[in-house]
Amino acid sequence: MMITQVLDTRRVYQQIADQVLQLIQAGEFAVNSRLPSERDLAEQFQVSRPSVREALIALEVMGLVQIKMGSGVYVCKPSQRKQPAPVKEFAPFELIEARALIEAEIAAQAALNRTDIQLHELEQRLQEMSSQSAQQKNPLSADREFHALLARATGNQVLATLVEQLFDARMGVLFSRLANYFDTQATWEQAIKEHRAVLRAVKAQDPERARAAMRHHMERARKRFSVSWLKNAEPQQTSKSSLGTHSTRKAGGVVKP
Amino acid sequence: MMITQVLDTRRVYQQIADQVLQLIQAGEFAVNSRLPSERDLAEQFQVSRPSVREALIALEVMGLVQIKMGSGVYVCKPSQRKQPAPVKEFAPFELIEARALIEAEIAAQAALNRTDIQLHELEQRLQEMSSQSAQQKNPLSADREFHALLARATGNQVLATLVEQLFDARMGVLFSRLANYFDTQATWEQAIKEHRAVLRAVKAQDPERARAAMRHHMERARKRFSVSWLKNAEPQQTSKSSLGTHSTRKAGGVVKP
DNA sequence: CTGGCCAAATTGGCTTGACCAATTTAACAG
DNA sequence: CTGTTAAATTGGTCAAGCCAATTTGGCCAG
Repeated sequence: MMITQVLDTRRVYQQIADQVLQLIQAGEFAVNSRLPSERDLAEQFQVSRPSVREALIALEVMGLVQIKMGSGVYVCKPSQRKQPAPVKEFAPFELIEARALIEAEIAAQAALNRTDIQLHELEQRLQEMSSQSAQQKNPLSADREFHALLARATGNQVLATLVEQLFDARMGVLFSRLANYFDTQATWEQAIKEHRAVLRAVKAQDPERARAAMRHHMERARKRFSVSWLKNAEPQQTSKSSLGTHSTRKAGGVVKP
Repeated sequence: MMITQVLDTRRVYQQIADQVLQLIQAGEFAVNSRLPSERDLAEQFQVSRPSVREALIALEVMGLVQIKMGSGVYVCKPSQRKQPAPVKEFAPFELIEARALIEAEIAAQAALNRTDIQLHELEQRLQEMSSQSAQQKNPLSADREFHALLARATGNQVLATLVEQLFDARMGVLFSRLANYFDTQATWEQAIKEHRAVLRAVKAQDPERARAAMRHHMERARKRFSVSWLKNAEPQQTSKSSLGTHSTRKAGGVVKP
């Protein structure tokens, strides 16, 4: 290493990653720009290419850069920096309950702060969900967008990020099998109705009603999930509390072909 | 690769990381256990050691494993799995406002769900903050623990994680200069008083009061931050709205020696 | 037999050099 | 000027080796 010449016992890849990170944050490497090739970086930092690669992979895992094979390494837009690695395993019910608590407040705030444009975007997403459902397609993506847009309508980017993060959060091995817990058209139609109720309240700029509608939506979502849970797994105590459902982790192999 | 024999265009390190991840989640690699040496893994997966290293570094960045030089690679306890790299830069005011929104609800839930033991732990943290403040030490760590414990008292691990994450979130280059915005003993004493009010409400199991107390605390925190903001940076419009303060990003170099 | 010390084996950290595959660029023919 | 093709660039992977930190095990002294 050259810059941090002495007194840095950290591993090389961390030092490199840090320096590149700083260069990015300092604007030396603009967003969407391609940073120097691995070989160049290796020479600049006076380290081997594998070390540079390790650093770049670390940055990629952090979501700061995107590596395109044969092309180069590109700096990601801060907005599209994916939440780094969905490592943490959350219990499905806790996840839904956390979303209920947070998104209810978000709905209320969004009702107060939304712009007409944002309202229109929300309506579009709902439309999209509806048409996709009609075509037997899974509207999950539009659903995600709806919630994300709503959070964005609060005007607070942090909340928007959190909502996306919670939506994307893997719920552990368990959930992977239940990925289509929503899959029937009927349940989706129901979910869309609930969304519409939220949207009406947001449109009317009625925070109380928006909060209630979102709470209701989440509560229903929890129940829908609960049903498919029981359908897919062996019999199990139904969680009743509205919070603190510590959920049965380590439910064992819920493999059922 | 052996397991995923065909049709996997992803890079090797990702495949390896995935498989190791699954083995961890499946319990094949117990927590705190040492997983096979890089050389062994390389042979098992029929890949080169650098590839294994890249995978392990990815897992390390994700906070799943801890690599100890000369010793081995160890699986982290889920609880101590660090939130993967707080890369995202948030605007300070948005961060506080998001916390206000979320933690107010958490306080309310905690008031309902707390156990006596948790109450006791909360009191201990407050005590700790108080004594540290008296010794002119920065009680920031105890402060963090208080909020984390409160979130944990809801019984929902997801909320606990979110609170910690928000507390630890970097607020961008800006915040680094204001890191001690709380530093004076006087402001800390005030903050501790606010905490005490929250704790009283939680002790009384009064959700409404707990919510109000937390909201009040956050509002005050925002103001304290605002003050030090104005002190440290050039004059700037004070944000007044209770949400949607889009904050002045890219405030330029706030460098003032 | 116990305890501590030292050397060998183990394990991660890093380098060099090379080759392959995807992509981009530039030259070239039409 | 355009479309094709070949060369240069860039990331992806592998191989073998050496160093440094750690652990292990055996040896010697008490």
